[in-house]
Amino acid sequence: MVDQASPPHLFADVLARVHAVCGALAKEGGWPAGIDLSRIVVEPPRDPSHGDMATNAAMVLAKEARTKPRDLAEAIAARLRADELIASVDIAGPGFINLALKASVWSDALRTVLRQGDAYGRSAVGAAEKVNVEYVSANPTGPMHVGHCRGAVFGDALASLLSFAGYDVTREYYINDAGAQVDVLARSAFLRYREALGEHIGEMPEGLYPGDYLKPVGKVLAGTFAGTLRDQSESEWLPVVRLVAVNAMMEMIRNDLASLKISQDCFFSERSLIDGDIDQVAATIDFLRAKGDVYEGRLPPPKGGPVEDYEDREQTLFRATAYGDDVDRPLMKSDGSYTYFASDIAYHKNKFDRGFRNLVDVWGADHGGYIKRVQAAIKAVTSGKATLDVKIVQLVKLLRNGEPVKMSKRSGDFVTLREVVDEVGSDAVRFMMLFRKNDAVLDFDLAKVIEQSKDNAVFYVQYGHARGHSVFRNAREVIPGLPEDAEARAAYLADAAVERLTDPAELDLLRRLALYPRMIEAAAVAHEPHRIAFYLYDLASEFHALWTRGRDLPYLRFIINNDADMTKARLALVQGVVSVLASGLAVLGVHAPDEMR
RNA sequence: GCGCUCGUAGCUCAGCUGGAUAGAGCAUCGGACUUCGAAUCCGAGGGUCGGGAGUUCGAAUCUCUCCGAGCGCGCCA
Repeated sequence: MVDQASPPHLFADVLARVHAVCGALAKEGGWPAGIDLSRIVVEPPRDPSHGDMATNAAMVLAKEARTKPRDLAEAIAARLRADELIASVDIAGPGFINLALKASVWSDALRTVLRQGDAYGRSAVGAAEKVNVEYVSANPTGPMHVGHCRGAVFGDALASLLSFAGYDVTREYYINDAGAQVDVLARSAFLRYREALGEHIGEMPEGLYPGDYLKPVGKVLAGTFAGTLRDQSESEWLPVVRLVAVNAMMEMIRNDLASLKISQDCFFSERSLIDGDIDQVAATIDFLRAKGDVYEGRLPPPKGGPVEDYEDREQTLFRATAYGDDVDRPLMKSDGSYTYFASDIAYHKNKFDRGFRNLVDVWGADHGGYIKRVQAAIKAVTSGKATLDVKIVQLVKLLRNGEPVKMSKRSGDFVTLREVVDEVGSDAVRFMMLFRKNDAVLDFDLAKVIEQSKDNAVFYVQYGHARGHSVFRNAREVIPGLPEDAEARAAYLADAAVERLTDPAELDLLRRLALYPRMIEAAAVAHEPHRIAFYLYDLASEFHALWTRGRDLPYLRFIINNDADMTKARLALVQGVVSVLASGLAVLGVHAPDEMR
């Protein structure tokens, strides 16, 4: 993993060769200078009968080179035929160039998997650039509920993916500890404090947080302050109680996250923006005002129906419309405090000032309408030097055997994240949250995800990994020296006669393994960790298929009793599958078990 | 009314950022256990990619326009 931080992969290699050929042709053929090669792709053809790889080079370049695609394809093909990796070249359709690679390429690809071990699939596309991924950021007013699961898992997996792809990633949590809601929290905790001192408080008043989880906070307050807070005015005790309560809530949230194997690097307090040496929100507003992006003005009334206490007044506005938003946005509330948006601008500016140019925020679906204004603000505040990609995670519909799980609206009675994790386990939650595009709604069936059957994708993939290990266990009869340790085993198998793997099902698997680094890069660039989950599902599927073929065709079994060399070659393939499954599952944060028991 | 997201097989969803005859799983039907774990696999049927127009060698993918669903629309975060 040390000296192989950026192993080139097969597709990148072939693409480089195609680029070289086109570059040479450009020079000789007198194509326009600076012709754009970036649109050339090398990809696996949809139909395997078209060969191992296909490139669109001729079609993409034909216009600029002032040639017919087919003629250009001929010229490119002629040169590619001389390439050491390429067995044959065909031209098809409007100008596709189909490449069949030499068999040795696939054997080498498998050896690469085995030699690189954990590093296989790692990429340098990130070029060690700093990326800030902000996710969860749930209000510190109570335990996390199921609704938070998806964003949490998505953000965490995306961060791991980016890290695996060579970015320098910071996982961040924005603590909303400055708004009105944490004051409500503090008042609720204060009641629990009085209760802990022996007062009878009765039902929690409407508008406060009724959950039992604040009782321990009340006890802590009573233990620390005895009766002293009770005699103070609210303006005195509130900041004290708030701090204790928020810290207690964050402790709870951290524990909830830990149950999903999530830990973040940076917990950033909203309050610290205004409580520090300088008021960063004020500074940011001044900064924008100096640029002419902040002014005093009036807004038209909201369109979504009558707003209760709407009053037409002059207010401090950010000129969001100058940066692509629909209306200008207020920065100050009528009571003189900052709007959430104002803090948020300062917060994102703070990220920029900490050196981040690539920002990713993971938000829930209900925040979709907020994207434009934040992007506008970031444009203004960083002069367009930073980019923010907002990933919206859609709702999760919680089901049990197809029936919706009832969630009472009465607060304090929701389904917590912890309950779900305790019931089905972290692996099931994580995998299923990622087995879908982030912007599509997701059904999560508590009964189905712990089923041990192929209907359950988590199980299916994990079973693939376990099945590979089962093969290793049995193989020791034929190959007694097969090491137990994964790394040692991979090294041991790396010199197997893998060119003996020639069955179509085996070659499919080799091709799939060779695709892994390319998939990782594409998923990282697109910020789409779900691609890994689907890839792993496909890989497991092909592995299960090959396994079963050995039942009808004994010569295809992994373990051949009288042929240690072939057994070793097959085990090398199994090892390749097992390593890649383990690698992909690790990026997703899902355990790769050696057996399923 | 405006904005964002989505619409792909009966159901749940992929579709590698514009590529070739649009793919899986479930369900339905038909097959395979004397096995390295059948906790699995093989096969069949099933599609106007919501409708229409445009962009070009080429569109599920990009643009426009309708239809439908979800979310949001000063001083909540």
